[in-house]
Amino acid sequence: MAAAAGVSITTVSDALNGKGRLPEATRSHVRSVAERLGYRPSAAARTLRTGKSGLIGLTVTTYGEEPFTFTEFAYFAEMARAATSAALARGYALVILPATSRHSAFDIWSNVALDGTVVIDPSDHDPVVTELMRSGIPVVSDGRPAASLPVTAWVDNDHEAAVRGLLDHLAESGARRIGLLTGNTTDTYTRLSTTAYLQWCERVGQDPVVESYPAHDPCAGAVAADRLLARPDRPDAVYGLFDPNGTDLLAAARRYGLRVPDDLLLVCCSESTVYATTEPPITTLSLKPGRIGNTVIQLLIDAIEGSGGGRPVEQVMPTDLIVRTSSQRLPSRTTVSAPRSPAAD
Amino acid sequence: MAAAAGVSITTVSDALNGKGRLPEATRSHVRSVAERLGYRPSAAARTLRTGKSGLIGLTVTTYGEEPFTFTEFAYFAEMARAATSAALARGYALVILPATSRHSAFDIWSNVALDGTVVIDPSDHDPVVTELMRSGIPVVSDGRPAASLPVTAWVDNDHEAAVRGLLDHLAESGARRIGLLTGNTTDTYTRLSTTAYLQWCERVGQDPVVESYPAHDPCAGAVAADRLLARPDRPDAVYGLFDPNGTDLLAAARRYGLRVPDDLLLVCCSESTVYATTEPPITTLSLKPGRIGNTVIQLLIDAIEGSGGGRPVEQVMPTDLIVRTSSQRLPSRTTVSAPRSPAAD
DNA sequence: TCCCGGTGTCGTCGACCCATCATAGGAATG
DNA sequence: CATTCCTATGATGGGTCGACGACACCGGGA
Repeated sequence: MAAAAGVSITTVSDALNGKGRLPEATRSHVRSVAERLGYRPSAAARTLRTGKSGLIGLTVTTYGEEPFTFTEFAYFAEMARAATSAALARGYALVILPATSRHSAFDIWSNVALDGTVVIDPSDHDPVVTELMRSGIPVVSDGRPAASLPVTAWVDNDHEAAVRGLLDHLAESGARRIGLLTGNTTDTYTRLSTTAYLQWCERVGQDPVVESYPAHDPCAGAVAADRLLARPDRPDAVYGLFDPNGTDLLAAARRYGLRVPDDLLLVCCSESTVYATTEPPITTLSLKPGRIGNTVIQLLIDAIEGSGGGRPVEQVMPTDLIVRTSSQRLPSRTTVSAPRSPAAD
Repeated sequence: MAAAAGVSITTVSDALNGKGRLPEATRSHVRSVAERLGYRPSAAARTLRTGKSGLIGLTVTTYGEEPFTFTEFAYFAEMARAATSAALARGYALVILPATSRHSAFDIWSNVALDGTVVIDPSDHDPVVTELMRSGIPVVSDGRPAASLPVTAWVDNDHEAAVRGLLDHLAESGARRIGLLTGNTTDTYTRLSTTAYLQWCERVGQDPVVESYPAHDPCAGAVAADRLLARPDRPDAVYGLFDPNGTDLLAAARRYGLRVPDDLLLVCCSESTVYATTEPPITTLSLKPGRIGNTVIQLLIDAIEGSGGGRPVEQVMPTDLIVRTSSQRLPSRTTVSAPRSPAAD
């Protein structure tokens, strides 16, 4: 390449990277020769020399057997999409990597040169995260990490505020006894949300009505929904913490002959758009994964490039309650929901 | 590192990689020192020297503004998940890269050292693909590429057979006039499916009833569905080529007071699970994206490692018709729906 | 018994991968 | 001769690979 253009290797490098002080003539000449030859500088060599690969790892904690769940849940999917997009805008690409597992996926981690890593819902003592931080590779977490887990920065929703707001909304719609469908896992999201619920109950003087189940068991949710509505102290409103809870609760309500929203108000936390078209449409709490994904990437790249000195390392983002029919008992002819609902009673 | 263990750099390399001929004592000694120091060989240096990065590019052709759609459609999402998983199993990781766009995303492509690339639904003259192939980097395509687009290998469904089978199924269920909701784009999937439909019509002597619309316009689908059912020669069965067609057609049928499946049989091509719980459940044609994703990766890695000499470069995979209520008019209490393959593929 | 080539095992050397960066060098100019 | 301005030189990053050197042990011939 250098020979073809009749200049030195350095000149080629400088010309292509816009560095050094070269006359425009040389620069464009080198560029045209490179173009003609289809020459591309070796990414590997550049990475070796500069120490920057332009690659960011992305990993999602998984529960089941499959090593990857980043497409299975709408939250992860949208978060990953936004993150990929934001990274691209700043010249980085995302590498999908497996969360730690017993199969020791370490090798694959050390086989790729990363400038930084995004971790979604890290487990409390993720060895990969520890290892990366020890190596000086910044890690930004989506979801508040355990205190024992060192990360460069993290982003999370204000789950407490979200739950409080949503419970207030239900109460305003006339709910007297609000139930909670939650997980029996100890992850931060579940813990914070449940605590916020209990505190809210205490404040307004309501006895908590809680059913919990192993959140990663797809069938257990339906059973727990059923249990909740079968209780003697049956709630007249329910908040489901997980994505499938909406349909599960709707099905359970149908089984018990409860009309939504007349007999039962419903809200669930979900990013899925199907709840806009269920019968009736269900009010959802959106965690705004897109915004989170974008923020996580900005924080991470700032850390990588050392350009975000002043930015906070802990960022709490607001959520968004999308109010639909299922949580509005009052006249509510002001329904701003789907204009085309076939008005089936 | 080499100094700490009291051996040469080469010995460290050999010990850690299990190469060379070293006594077990030396090997384990080096390993323990490396462990203690937390030493990891530089991925960049290894890549530079060996020419292998262990990285595979993944890109999805996009239509809209957003540079990434790999999570938006169930097909892409599942395909990507399976591919990631399969790659991991063989020691590779996937890098998400943008499809070519006017914003010239070339730079990001040449900034990462790839061993190979998976392209989902490549456009007819994708310059990135051409460039990669010219550089000797294997490219495997999901979806039959245009003849002008050179790829190492491709995998696709047998769309013609799928359409024939599904039309036969509808006819067996009593359909007299089957309509088609299709796209007016020229991509291979649409073209093959539409042609197969027309040929089938000719064979059985039915006049084609076709409505087409720009498939990437989310609203146009509903309108086209409406148009189809408003025609004077209204079909008594419809096949929708795209994922949202099922709900669109269902909604349209409701507006016209058509009962499904009594007045209208419905099938659509989709990977979405929501069609199992619609009212009524809708028969879907699954393209088995998981199986495709896995196959694509196997072919690609075989090409990279030069180990798949005998394997065909063009692989056509069967589809799966998941029969549900919407396409069974007769007594049909004998629901013979697909025996629920545990998605092992 | 002594010396020497033969055989084999371990471990090290040096080249190499290919850009990038700091600095030295050379030409043109004042 | 000093100053600019441009370009070449050489070191550098950190492994990997082919080839060679060091060393121990063996048996055979002198």
